[in-house]
Amino acid sequence: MADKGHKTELEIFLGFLNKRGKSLTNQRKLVIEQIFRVHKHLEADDIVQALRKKNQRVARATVYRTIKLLEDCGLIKKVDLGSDYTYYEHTHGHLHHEHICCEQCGMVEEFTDPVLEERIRRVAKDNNFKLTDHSVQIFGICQNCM
Amino acid sequence: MADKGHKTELEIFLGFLNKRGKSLTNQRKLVIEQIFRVHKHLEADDIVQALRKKNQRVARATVYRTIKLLEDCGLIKKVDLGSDYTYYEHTHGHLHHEHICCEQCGMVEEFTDPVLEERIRRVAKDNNFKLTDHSVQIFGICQNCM
DNA sequence: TTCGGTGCAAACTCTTTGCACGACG
DNA sequence: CGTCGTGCAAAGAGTTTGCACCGAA
Repeated sequence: MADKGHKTELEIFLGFLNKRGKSLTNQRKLVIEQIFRVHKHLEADDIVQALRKKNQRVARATVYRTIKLLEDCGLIKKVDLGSDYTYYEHTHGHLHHEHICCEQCGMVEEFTDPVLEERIRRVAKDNNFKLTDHSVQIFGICQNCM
Repeated sequence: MADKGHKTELEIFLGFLNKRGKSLTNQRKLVIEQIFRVHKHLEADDIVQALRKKNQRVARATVYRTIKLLEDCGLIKKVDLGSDYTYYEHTHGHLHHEHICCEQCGMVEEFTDPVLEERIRRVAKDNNFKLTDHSVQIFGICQNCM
């Protein structure tokens, strides 16, 4: 019980699937493993490609279906970084964070900032909103590119 | 000259087109008028539909092409509000602002917050980024929906 | 046997592009 | 004329769905 909140992604996913009367198939396992192996913002097709490279063929459709399940159980989240693709990032085990993106090289860093968060809570309150989520993107040119 | 900076969108667009050796056709005029008539986040297809209702038929492709021009000259900007569509909003004559969205009814309000802006400048600096742009989205439940 | 799950291909949605025609200097 | 712009339809890109087969309880 001391381990509450320390479940692995796989365990969480398994619990979620069980609750829905679904099972952790090999394909789903491959997809989730691939997603959580790489700590990076990823696009649906990246997963298909990465798995294909290892000769672990999972149908495109299955990847999409699994992604949807992972979204449903809150393990991953869509992020928009101005690009034209739909990116995902893992949420489990990671504090809420924002993104700072280099418009030149495309590099994305994550950061957290308590002051920013507090201010956002404040704005929500001032607007009579019950805050559920927020996101901040900063765009600029990184040190390397300057 | 006292009017510098008070040009209408149409004038700005016209200037932009001239600079590129392009002209303000009737279709382009219809599209830009439609876009700036409604102060609301809009999607490409909304424009096609709205014009069609007034029997002002402009081909879908032309709308897309005009939108691209308007983006190029900075009159409109893509915004991502978590939806699956590509929305645009006008930037001319509007201060930079952020969005606070109700996840229940989809209502979107705009706000500005100097403290937030200042903090973002600070974060960029701390990360050695030359700041070029930023965006903040707050999601929650609005007063009406509660 | 019964379902859920998978793979494949077709369908769908939004957007872009190729092409021929039309407008305008 | 020569070019730019338009409309149309086809092509693309990413994602979803219908359907037949497969596989575990």
